[in-house]
Amino acid sequence: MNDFFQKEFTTGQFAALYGVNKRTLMYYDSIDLFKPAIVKKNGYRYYTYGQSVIFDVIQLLRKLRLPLEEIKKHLAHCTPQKTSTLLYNQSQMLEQEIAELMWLQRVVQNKISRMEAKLEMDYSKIEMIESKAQAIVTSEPTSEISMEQVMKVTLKFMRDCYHTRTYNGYPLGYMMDAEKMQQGDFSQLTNCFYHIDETNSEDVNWTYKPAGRYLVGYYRGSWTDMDPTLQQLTDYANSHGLVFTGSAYLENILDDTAAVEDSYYCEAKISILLK
Amino acid sequence: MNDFFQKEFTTGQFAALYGVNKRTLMYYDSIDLFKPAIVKKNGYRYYTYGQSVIFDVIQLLRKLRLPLEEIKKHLAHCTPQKTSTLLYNQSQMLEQEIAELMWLQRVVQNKISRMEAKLEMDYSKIEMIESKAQAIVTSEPTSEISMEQVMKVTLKFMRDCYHTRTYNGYPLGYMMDAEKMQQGDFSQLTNCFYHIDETNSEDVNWTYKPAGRYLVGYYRGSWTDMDPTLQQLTDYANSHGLVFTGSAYLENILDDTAAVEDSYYCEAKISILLK
DNA sequence: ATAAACTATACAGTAACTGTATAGTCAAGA
DNA sequence: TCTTGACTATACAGTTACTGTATAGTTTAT
Repeated sequence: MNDFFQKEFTTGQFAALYGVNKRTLMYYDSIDLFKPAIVKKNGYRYYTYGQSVIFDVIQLLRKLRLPLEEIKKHLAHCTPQKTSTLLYNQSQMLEQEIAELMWLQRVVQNKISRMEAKLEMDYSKIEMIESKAQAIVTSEPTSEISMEQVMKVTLKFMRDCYHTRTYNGYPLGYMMDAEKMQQGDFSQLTNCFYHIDETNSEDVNWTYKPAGRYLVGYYRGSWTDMDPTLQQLTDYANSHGLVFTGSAYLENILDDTAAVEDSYYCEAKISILLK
Repeated sequence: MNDFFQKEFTTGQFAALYGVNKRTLMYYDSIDLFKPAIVKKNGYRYYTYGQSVIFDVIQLLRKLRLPLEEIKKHLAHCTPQKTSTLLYNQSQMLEQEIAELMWLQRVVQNKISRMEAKLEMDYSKIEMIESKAQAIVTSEPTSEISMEQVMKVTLKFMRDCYHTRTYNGYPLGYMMDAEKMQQGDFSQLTNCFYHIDETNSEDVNWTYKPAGRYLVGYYRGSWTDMDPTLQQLTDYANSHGLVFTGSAYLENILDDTAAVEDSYYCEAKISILLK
């Protein structure tokens, strides 16, 4: 009457039924996770329909990233209570993983769109742009002269933004005291910053790069050699009667993922808030 | 001037800076993925700040599930164009994975809530319930007598629902011709079905278990031995002048994940639509 | 000078398979 | 009955991306 339930499948047949490799079935047999219903005297393994439920469970728990060893334990003595706890834990884990992947997705998407935007840029001209406020996060102040200190703050900031998922794929920038800059002092980096997406950063302390008129110029070359360009911008401002205020924003345009050959080379956009 | 950029870190220090195992750095060195800036004559490796950009890129691509071998190739000759393509591909992959994990999350959540609901059930009584319409997907018809055929259709249906992610974590059920049932013929399984969440199944051909009055009973025991219970329900109906119509729904209550010991044991809810 | 704390290398082990070589088995057709 | 092709089993090795460990050498602090 229930012969169909006991109908025998060879390893290859059962594997095909589930779209898995038959070596996997043999492996599961060898680690005592899932054994054939019968092994005949010629050594051939035979599986039955009746075992498909268990195999389904194994497949599901596997997808839930539960190690085979844990699955084995679970199958050995599973109560509804234990199952419930197990599922709950795995579901918590899933949530974490989904959150991380969605963040990664944001990061990648932003990198891609920035790389596309970069194609239509004119590096040579100095221009004046009316800009809307843009959301940014800023680091703690980079204390004065020591470049070592700047580097430390930078790394810490990057690590923090990475871990809190504040980082959204936009390149790093530095802020500079704009008034000092206009006096020819290009050493006053006040802090670093990242652009962020306002929408995905509720739980972070972010601020705005203020709306207003900006003097904007571009630079490419070794980032140790940017001063002449900053001088040009200052000269331009002085000869046109423009007054700097607040901060200058030096932001990388090149994405790190794309430009690794020479770690000194950079392409930067420099925007200085005007009074 | 840029000495800070060349500041040397030992393996341990650099590893600590990034929160990775220092053996990992050695491993990356050994496979020529990421080598120290200098190796001194005592064999000690030294890394610098200048290398951190590359290391960041490696970490990111790693998170994007890119194999180390691919990362190596990418670093060796990366152009903005190639990077763009690479990121695009990985982002496609991410999307797939996110979709899968979110589906899994739904499945698990539904399993959990069903298991909780199950705790408050009374198995002994036969009752009449006014039920709202419920979304279900149905299999192709299970052709007549052959149980083998039923099993085949069932497995195919389950696999399909799994692959199309129509499966939402609810247990499998079978539908039976209710009029035949009232005549004492319990062999007419017409097809199998799954409950589904209406909200997540736009692209699937689903129908409704119709709204209406249902006669509801429960069963527990070997699922090969359900006929007496079906008979009881029929008797109850006949003695109360109730008329079956449409389909009877035999649905598993036990979640497979929780009950694996005996693949014959089942707990089922039987609901039959009344005229 | 010595001990603690580091460094390097070589070797082995992990998880969850997957591939391959070899040998045995089975079902169908000539 | 023989043979052929398609299967099966086992043993062994290989995969990826590390990680652990034993041993030996080096640096740093006291």
